[in-house]
Order: sequence, then C-alpha cells, then structure tokens
Amino acid sequence: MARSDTRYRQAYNRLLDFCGTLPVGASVPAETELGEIANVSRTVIRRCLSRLEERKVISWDGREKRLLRRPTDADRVELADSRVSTADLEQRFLDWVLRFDVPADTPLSVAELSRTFGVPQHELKEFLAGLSRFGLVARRRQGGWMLRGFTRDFAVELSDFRAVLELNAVEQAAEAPVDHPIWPRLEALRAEHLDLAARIDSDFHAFSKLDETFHKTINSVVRNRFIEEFQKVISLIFHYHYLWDKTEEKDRNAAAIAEHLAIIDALEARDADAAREAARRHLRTSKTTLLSSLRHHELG
Amino acid sequence: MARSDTRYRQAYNRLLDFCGTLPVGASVPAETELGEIANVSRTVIRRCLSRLEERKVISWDGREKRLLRRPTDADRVELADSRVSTADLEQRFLDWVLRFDVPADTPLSVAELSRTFGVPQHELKEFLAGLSRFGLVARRRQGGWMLRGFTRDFAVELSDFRAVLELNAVEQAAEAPVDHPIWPRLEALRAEHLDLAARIDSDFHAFSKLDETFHKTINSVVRNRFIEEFQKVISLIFHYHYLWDKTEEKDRNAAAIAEHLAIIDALEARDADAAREAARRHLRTSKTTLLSSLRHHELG
DNA sequence: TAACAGTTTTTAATAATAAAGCGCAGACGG
DNA sequence: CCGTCTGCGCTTTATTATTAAAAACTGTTA
Repeated sequence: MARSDTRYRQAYNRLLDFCGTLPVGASVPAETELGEIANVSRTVIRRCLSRLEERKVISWDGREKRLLRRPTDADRVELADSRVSTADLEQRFLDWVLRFDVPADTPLSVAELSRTFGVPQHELKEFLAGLSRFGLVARRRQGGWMLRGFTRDFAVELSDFRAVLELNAVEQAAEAPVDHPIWPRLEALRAEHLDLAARIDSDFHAFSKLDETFHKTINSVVRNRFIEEFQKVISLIFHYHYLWDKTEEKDRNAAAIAEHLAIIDALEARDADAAREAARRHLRTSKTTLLSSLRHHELG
Repeated sequence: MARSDTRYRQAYNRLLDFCGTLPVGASVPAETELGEIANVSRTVIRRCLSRLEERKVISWDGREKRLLRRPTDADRVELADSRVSTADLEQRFLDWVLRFDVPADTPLSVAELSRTFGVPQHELKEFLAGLSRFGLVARRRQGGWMLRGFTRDFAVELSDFRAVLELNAVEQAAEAPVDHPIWPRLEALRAEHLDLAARIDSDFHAFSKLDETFHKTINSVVRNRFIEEFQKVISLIFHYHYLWDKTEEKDRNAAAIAEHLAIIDALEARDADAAREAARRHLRTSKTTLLSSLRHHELG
C-alpha cells in the first residue's frame, strides 16, 4: 500500500549507465548533480546511492564517493511493468462509449472501468470529473457516476455549440492576413476535395478523415485554449457518428464535399458574409446528419 | 481506513423517528420498505435493525419484527461531524485565487488546500481535474498541480471566448418570440439601469451586481449545457476584476450603463445588426477593463 | 408464486503508508 | 570564512488496504 518505486528504479539504472562512463576509482559527483543527471530529487538519488554502496559498486563516506568497480548488467533492477498508456484515456473512453453504443443513463462503475482500461481507479475518477464539465457524465446522488450519454438533447446542444465556435472561426479565417499558414493549407485541401470528388463512387469512405482535417484546419486560426479543449471532444464525436450512419453515405459525402468547396471558395475570395453563409449551411447539414444517425441507432 | 458510516447513522435515527410513529407492539414493515423510507439499501437497514434489536427496541425473528418499546432520545446515535459544504467548492476556490491574488504558476498543494477548505483530498483532486479542462490549473510532470493562473494570455482568451458566446446570445435574443420571458426582464433591467444612472454619483458601486444580472439575462436565452458551464466561471472572474479596478470606477460604470442601454434598445427594436454591434462595443470595453485591471495588479 | 430474509459479491470512500520532495543547520574543503 | 554539500527530519503525493454501502443472488415461507 504505497506508491510504486518506478521512479527510483529508473533513476538507479540511469545512474548505473552514468557510472559506466566513469573510470574505476573516479569520484562520483555530488547528490545535487546526480539529481540533475537522472532528473529526480535528491531523496531518490540517496536511495540509489545506498543501494550502490550496498552492492559495492561505490564507496560512500560523507561527500567522498568513489567508483569501486565497473557496473554490470546483473546490477540493474527490473522496472516492473509498462503501465498501459494513460495519456489517451480520453480517446479510449469516448471510443468505448461510442463504439459499444453505451446507452444514456448507464451507471458507470469505476472499478469495472478501471479493469477494462487498465488504469488505476483514482485516475479514472479524475478523468470522469473532468468529463463531467462537458456534461457527458455526472455524479449520482448515492455515489458513483453515470453516463448522461448521447441523448438527442446532448447532440442538439453539441451541434449548436459547435456551430457557434466554427462560425467564429470562419469569420476570423476570412480576415486572416495573406501570409497566414491557413491559405496554403486551404489550397491543398481544395485539391484533395476535388480529387476525392472525382473518385467518390469508389472511395467515399475516405471522406470522414478529410472532413476532420478540414474542420481542424478552419479552427486552427483561432488560438484559444477553451475552444481547443472542446474541439477535441467535438471532432471525435462527429467523426464517429459520421462513420456510423451508412444511409446514403455516398450522396451525403458528395454533398458535403461541395459544401466544403463552397466555404473554401468564399474564404479565398475573402468574402466573409458568403463564407459565413456557406459554413452555416454546412453546419446545418452536419447537425441533421448527426441527429439522423442517432435516430437510426435508437431504432436499430 | 474505511468510508464513514454517516449513512448508517442517519438511517438509524430516521428509523427511530419512524418507530416513534408506530404503536408499541406493532409489527415493523419489511426491510425493503424500510429501505425506501430511509432511502438507503437493505444492507444498511439490516445493520440498523441489528442495533435496534440489540438495544431491545424491537424483537426480530426472521420476518417477524415487533416494536417492543417507544424509542427515546438516548437511543439516538451521534452523527459525528457536519462536513463543511462541499457544494460551492468552486466558488470558494476561485474566490481564494482571485482574492489573494495567487500568482500564476504557483504550485498547489492538495494537502494544504484540503486543510484550508476543509474538504477531503480526493474531492479536491477531482475538482482540480475538472478545472484543468478550463486551463486554469494543470498537472505538473512530477506529480501535483499548479495554478496556470490568471495571466494576460488567459484573460485575453477568456474575453474572446466570452465575446463569441455572448454575441451568439445577443443574436438569439433578437430573434426571441414576443412571449419569451426575456422581454419583461429586459424592460425591468432598463428601469434599473436608468434608476442607477440617475444616482450614479453616490451609488456607482452597485453597478457590479447589475452588470452580472444583465449578462446573465442575455445569456439565459441560450439553453446549452456547455455554454452554461462556462458562463459560471466567466461571470465570476469578470465580476471580481470589475470590483478591483478602482481607477475611474464611476466613469467606467456610467459608460457601461449607457452601453447596456444601447443593447437593450437595439434588442427591443428587434434590430439584430444594431444589437450585435452594440454588444461588440460593450464587450470590447469589458476586455479593456479586464486587462487594465490586470496591469494595475501587476504593478501594485 | 410473490414477497421476503439470508447470503454473497461488487463497488466506492477513506485512512494508512511508502515514496518522493523540500529545506535548514551544520560540516567540510578550499 | 565563505560557499558548497550532506544529513536529517518534516511535508506532500500517489497508491493500496480496508471497510461501509449497494447490488445481486438464493432459498424460504405465507
């Protein structure tokens, strides 16, 4: 019942490596300096030094530390496990919710999630607490969490919010200076769209990815931590639902390509009003698609 | 090292109360039913029943439970502590940050915060995890948290974001139907603004509260969980900084009243463009005020 | 056979604790 | 005698062990 000593183990091995670079008999640097080498606090260093002394790799008497022998592979310590990536927990969690179509108002068990994701409970709790800011999960009165889920209301509000953010982005893009990096990127996107449009009959599946890139590009002109935070969630959710709704996918995608091109045209003409209008039209379509995808899911 | 048994204690006392309403000798209802009365699970009820039997308040044999005597005050159990409100932790935390002007990039000690706020550590962690979504705090690489704080960048981005949300709200307000509750509220606000304007020389301090009400009203036309979540933080922050910047407070407030009235005028005339423009102007002023308040703070 | 009590399994909240971090006082070397 | 380094002890954090509470099962009786 205590935190893991991975930090110590890693530091220890790193110190062994360092000692390997020193000649036998050389004096070992001060604790502070070693701390900087291994990027840990002095406390950890001291523990490592204790062990090094114990194993007779170094002598240690006050500030007199000397390398006694060349360290071998046998001196190294195991660094137990490679704890599964905790970084993309968000990605994996949303993926799970969307892929398995977890219904709204499902009680979430921290213990169970902890097992399926291979992440300690307390980390999950923190993560869920974060998500609750987006209204995707909520605390239950008697403890525990529940997925507020992917209801129609949620989808509508998410779409509306997305529209607000993205119309703002389009407005800003229209006023971006000529040397802004968005212009070459838009030009490249236009080419990709035209390319895909030409072979839409066979490759219409490729659109989903292109769509994501397009919206990411548009939004990239807005440098705002709040908006960026949301964008991650928004794009993921739209992305998935796009993938699902298989009804008339080809036609939908062809239409969306046309709408994207209209936005690009208006932007490159620096016509803010037209761009706004085009974006508004496209977002309206997106919203409809998202809602219809939900409806099919409910029925299915 | 276990969770507290407050739930059990409360349930026990509530059952005592319930028994008080029964005549001596009456049969006590089933566990499930008792569970509904006290709003706890059967497990807790059984624990309570055990104690009731032990103290000879009831007899208990299988499903045969009878009230032996009228419960007295001596039978009740203490419910240890009144854990300080955990509900408005957000309010209190932001209050603390802003009031004591905690500088950016301050390391936050969960242990210390836990003490000053009288809240268990794990709750604080969850809370901080939630705040990190707003970019106000961040995890440090080597564990712990830090306040990313109230930098100039943060203020700029917050203002911009607020502007995006609020311009959208104004747009929607301009198109609200005649029977929408916003109209009488706006009319009332107009009166309050005029009233305050008349006695601005003495009462200019009262504006801060009026400002908050005004913006809250405008935003109330947008029903969107994401936006609402943000609004709480935004309004709190602006509110505080308004209170601080004492330079030319009277003039500033008088000007703001005029700007508010312009927005109300345009809205009531259902002139969306004019309303947008008026709002844009006001938001620009607000941003300037927020930034100058920061500047003074840095210097002072 | 349906409602109930007894039992077992799971889950979540909290305390305990090892690991890591921090800072000061004094020692040591130059 | 001054600056650097270490020894030491206190703080803080991350993680686990433990228990309260909830939920799920199972058998029994009215």
